[in-house]
Amino acid sequence: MRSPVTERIDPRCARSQQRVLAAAVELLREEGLPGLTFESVAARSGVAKTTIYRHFPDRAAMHLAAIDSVGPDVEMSTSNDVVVDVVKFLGGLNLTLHHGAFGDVLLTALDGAERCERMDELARGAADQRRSVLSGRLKLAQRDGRLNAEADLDLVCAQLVGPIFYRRFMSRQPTSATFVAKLTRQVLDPLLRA
Amino acid sequence: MRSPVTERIDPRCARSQQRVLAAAVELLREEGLPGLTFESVAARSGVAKTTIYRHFPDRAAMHLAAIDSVGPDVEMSTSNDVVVDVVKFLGGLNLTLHHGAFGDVLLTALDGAERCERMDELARGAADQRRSVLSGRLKLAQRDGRLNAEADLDLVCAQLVGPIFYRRFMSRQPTSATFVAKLTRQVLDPLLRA
DNA sequence: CGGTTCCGCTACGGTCGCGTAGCGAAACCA
DNA sequence: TGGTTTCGCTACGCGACCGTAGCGGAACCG
Repeated sequence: MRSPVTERIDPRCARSQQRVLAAAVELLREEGLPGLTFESVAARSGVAKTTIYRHFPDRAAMHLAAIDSVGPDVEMSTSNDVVVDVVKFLGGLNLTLHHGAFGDVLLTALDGAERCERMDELARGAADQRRSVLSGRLKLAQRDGRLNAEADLDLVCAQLVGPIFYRRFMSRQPTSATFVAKLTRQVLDPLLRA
Repeated sequence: MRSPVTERIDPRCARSQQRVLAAAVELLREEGLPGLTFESVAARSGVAKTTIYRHFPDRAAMHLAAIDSVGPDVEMSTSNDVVVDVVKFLGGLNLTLHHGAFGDVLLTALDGAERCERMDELARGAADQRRSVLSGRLKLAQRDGRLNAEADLDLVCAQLVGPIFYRRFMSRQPTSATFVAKLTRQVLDPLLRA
């Protein structure tokens, strides 16, 4: 029985888990969800199948953990200028979606969320968190009197973040830093004061 | 050899194809891409496996055809009021994404597009078409002098369509007709003249 | 209406992926 | 350091899925 206090972790366990998740992410990038099988992950990671079964009850759990392992942490700066902060925030999001594993496997997660309760929670949670960070910065600007206090922040967030996702996944267009900047000003300018 | 002129189609062929595509869509909705196999489609549709192989060389082709079969036709009205037309357009898109098969299987297509050339073309084409319809209506408004002629239509389209997709697939929030209307006015108002 | 073509079905062998049993070894505990 | 726990591996049976061969019959052609 694992001690609930010291929370000690068997080093073998951690090592295997890392290898498994890394392999799972690779496979998801290369072949999508159908390519994520216990067999393929075992072969790719060098970890035995039974070990993987000990860690993950089924493929959904493995998928979930793999997605969770590449979830980027969202950061928000708080300078004097809201616009600058938002541009930086959206620019970071844009880069994250276009380079690196997260953007490559996100659709497998969202598709999974259509049919899997747990994956749905994960997706919702991640989106909520990102939106609340952005929303928090906008609220701050409202308190400073810089942003119109009547602005519907839920709408504004969707206006800012939506197009970035849209261009990456739906229209599949490249999105430059210039676009991000123009978008931000287009959305925020009508709401700015002073 | 099928006559290239009369383009006659064997009724058996058409019937089977319809059944197969319907079953494929059902399976995609229920189980996602991993659930779309020749075996499962054959069982569900009642059409023999070999027949399916005659129509589709591999699963990707079958997937592609299934997606294509539920692609909605985009319509745009041209009343005197751009805003009304755009609200109607976005409202229709919103309904399409939230009810019916298209919204349920779109993510499997977009995920497939990440790894499949043909699916990528299909996805891009569909998005381009939708955007060009919307863009066309906005251009008309520009010619009428109702919309600012310097507006970047590519940006405006992303601002209008992006949030709808974002809320359906990323943040997974319900989206009301009120939201659509507010969004449209928020985006277009600063660009309107007279 | 007789000949030809193409469609659709049954049947089959081969491969892949699933999930488990049983054993050696590493990590913890006193 | 000796005993216990838990991890990780090899090996295996089972079912699902793949892809094809061969035949009967429906749809076209003259």
